[in-house]
Amino acid sequence: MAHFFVCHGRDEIPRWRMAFPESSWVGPTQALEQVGRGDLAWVMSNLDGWETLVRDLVNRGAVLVVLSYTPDPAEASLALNAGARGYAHALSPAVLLRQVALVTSNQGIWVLPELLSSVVGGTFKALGGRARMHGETLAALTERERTVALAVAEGKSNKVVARELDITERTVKAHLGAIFRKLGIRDRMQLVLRLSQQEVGIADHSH
Amino acid sequence: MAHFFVCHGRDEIPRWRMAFPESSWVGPTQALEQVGRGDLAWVMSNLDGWETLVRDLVNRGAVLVVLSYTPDPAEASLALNAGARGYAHALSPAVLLRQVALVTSNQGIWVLPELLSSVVGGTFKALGGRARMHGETLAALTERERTVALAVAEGKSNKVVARELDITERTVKAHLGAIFRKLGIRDRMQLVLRLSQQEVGIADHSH
DNA sequence: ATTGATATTGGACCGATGGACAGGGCCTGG
DNA sequence: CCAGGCCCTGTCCATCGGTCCAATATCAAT
Repeated sequence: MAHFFVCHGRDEIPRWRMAFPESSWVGPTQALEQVGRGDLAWVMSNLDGWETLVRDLVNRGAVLVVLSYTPDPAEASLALNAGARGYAHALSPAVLLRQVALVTSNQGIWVLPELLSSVVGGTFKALGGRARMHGETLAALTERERTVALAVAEGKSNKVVARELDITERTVKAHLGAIFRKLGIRDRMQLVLRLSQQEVGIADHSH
Repeated sequence: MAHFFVCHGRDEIPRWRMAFPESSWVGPTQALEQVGRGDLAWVMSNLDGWETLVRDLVNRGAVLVVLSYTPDPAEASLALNAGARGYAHALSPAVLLRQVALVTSNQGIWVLPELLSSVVGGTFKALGGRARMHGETLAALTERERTVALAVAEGKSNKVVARELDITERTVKAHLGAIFRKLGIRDRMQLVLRLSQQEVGIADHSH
């Protein structure tokens, strides 16, 4: 995973290099050529068309962080809506930049703490607090059954699960039987789909 | 920095302990007594009044992550608005939980990739969106194999797929064999996991 | 003490699954 | 023309998965 700082030539900031000695420094055009899947790109918000650039790089699978000399909530929203995973001050200390890299490269979102409330709060009223159901997908299962269900849902075979839990394969089947019955499903496939939150055509089942 | 899992007594999930062996297990009332500044608290969304609990704990300086059996965007909104820094599936694998802990304890926000788009804005689907993921793994397959793979990944049996595509069950098996070989997986379970989620240890395989 | 839920195991049965081996036709690039 | 990819089909077979028939032991509640 390579690091790219995308900015005007004049804007190279020493502490960036301090934070990531291995990183590359490129302009917008080189960025489009060099940045690829899994790379981490830091894009300055003083570039013309930085939003488009961010979208493009995000679309090709890069992790994007937008850096700004003048952070503000509106710009943060633009950055996040463009697909960026982070928004920070361009002059953040090296240690903070590393923290941002850590967070964003682990599926996290990082925005300046001061801006957090406005960014997060703003996007929420659009959703509207609707009813969320307390589906008892797994809640209806016993402890043991949950354990088995989870193991199976990771793709493990009955035999493997049996070894792991130090029980007989036969017992695993018994638990699975109970699981299927309680959840109203037929096989482990449905279980996986259920646990990965896909809506599965629920079987009618008449027993 | 201590770890606390706040849930019903019945809901203790083995992989939580697997992820954080040192963590404590408490009910809502004990949580209010024991959780303090800098602690990381995981709160189940099936608790009565979890939102209030989250607000209280956040106010005293704790880092909060909400876990749900049935994640959905609306609930994610509630969680983040209550001050939580993370929102994940209660049955997330241990490695993912550690990732969430890493991100949230570093000022980051962590939300289920699938929900990211609805939480943050419009364009986040470019990242964790299902379409992209699919395109990635399915790119190596032929048209027909893709069709079969998707059908199987919906939980359909070979027989059903055969009927739908108007081919022999044998042919479905043949396609599946090619799919498994190309993707380096062993069975349909791995296929479902590959197509429906991200993590999951995939077998290496050398072809 | 009886009942109920939970966890465990046994055997047997049979359909579903996946691999091995072996073909058929079709089409495209060399 | 031929090699190679794609799509289709066949048989054989070992294994896996799910369900039916059980049974035993623990533990909590009635």
